[in-house]
Amino acid sequence: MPRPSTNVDTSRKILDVAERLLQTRGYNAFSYADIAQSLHITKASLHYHFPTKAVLGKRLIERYEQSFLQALADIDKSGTGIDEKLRRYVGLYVKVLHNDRMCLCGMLAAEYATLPKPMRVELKHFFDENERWLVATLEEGHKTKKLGFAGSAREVAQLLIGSLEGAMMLARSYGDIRRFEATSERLLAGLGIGAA
Amino acid sequence: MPRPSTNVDTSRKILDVAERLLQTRGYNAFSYADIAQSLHITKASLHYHFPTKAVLGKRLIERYEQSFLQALADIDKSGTGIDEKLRRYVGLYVKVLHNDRMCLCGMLAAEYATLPKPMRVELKHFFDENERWLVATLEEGHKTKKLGFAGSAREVAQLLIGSLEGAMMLARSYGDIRRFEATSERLLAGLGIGAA
DNA sequence: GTCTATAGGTGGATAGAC
DNA sequence: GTCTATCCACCTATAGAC
Repeated sequence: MPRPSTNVDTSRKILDVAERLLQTRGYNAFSYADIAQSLHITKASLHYHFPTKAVLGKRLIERYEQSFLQALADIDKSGTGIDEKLRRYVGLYVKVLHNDRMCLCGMLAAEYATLPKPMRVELKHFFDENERWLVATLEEGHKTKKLGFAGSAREVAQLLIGSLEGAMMLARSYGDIRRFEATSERLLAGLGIGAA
Repeated sequence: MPRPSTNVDTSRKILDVAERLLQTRGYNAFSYADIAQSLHITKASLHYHFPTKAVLGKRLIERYEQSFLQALADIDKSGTGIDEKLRRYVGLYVKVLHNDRMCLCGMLAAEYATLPKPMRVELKHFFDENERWLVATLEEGHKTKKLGFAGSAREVAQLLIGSLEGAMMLARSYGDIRRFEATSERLLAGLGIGAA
């Protein structure tokens, strides 16, 4: 049986460690040395799996987006009501905070001006797809009178994404997840969704 | 006439350049070399004015807070209505975006985990004072029936700060100030404040 | 695939002349 | 106050042996 040309298990471990470092410290504040130390391998080995840090960064965004979109698809498949879908959407952010992390893409948005172009492109793609799901969900809720909001679903979606990312950043600085929950509940209440 | 022991003008220029770099690239993505090049002086000279980067960073937050609180005091002195006060508050953020920058403290909030403790303390102080002004303004508006919101003014204030910082980050990534304006108008509308 | 060794650059910071 | 010169730690990345 042919085996893959690279050890996918090691590549995955590298991505896992790098993801944690990126979400806790930011792209400009972690190094190959940090990853190497954590995995007890050398920096040179890392370059075999990911030739440059920019490639590693791009791969991290792709994987994060894939996992996030899968979670959104799972929410859709669950077939629950619109209000429950949005509560689960917010729950995805809460889970990240409970892991003592910031959203990977929210972190990168702050560092945007310093990122290599391939990462910028991938980053916008994440937010665009995130927005797409929200718009579809919001529009469905609006048509079926389950949600109440004025104006375009797109604007509401952008408000939600920005507000949740910002609330996350502040909550993390204060080490206070409740702060995030209070804000997110208030945002949902603004759409006519009561507490769970 | 006695002169100050250090050239305050040079110190101010250093702070100005460092502030721009911090607001555009982040604390971990600018160096003394960057400042030195921009001012045509050497790195060694910078260390005379600000012995360490941590000291420089703390000073930047202090100065930014001072200027921000002055702007809030000016809004209070203007004696306009609550709705106009909040529109001017949002206007402070818009002005930063028009300068192609991120809020200095929003940027640092993302990098929080990597900051030296004195900077962390100063950073929280900024957000606490920011919140204090908002709470006072919101409560006055609530008492006089100019604003409509349920629950604690503190929670509303925290929602506003987090949401505006997050919207700013996203708007900057997309190079789209209108995106920020749409979100902020929507936030104000949620308090019962119509368009200007 | 992982290692040793190293290149070539940049980081913040200091000593000491002027 | 500003300079030259320098230190040492760290960075990303590569060459080449195993």
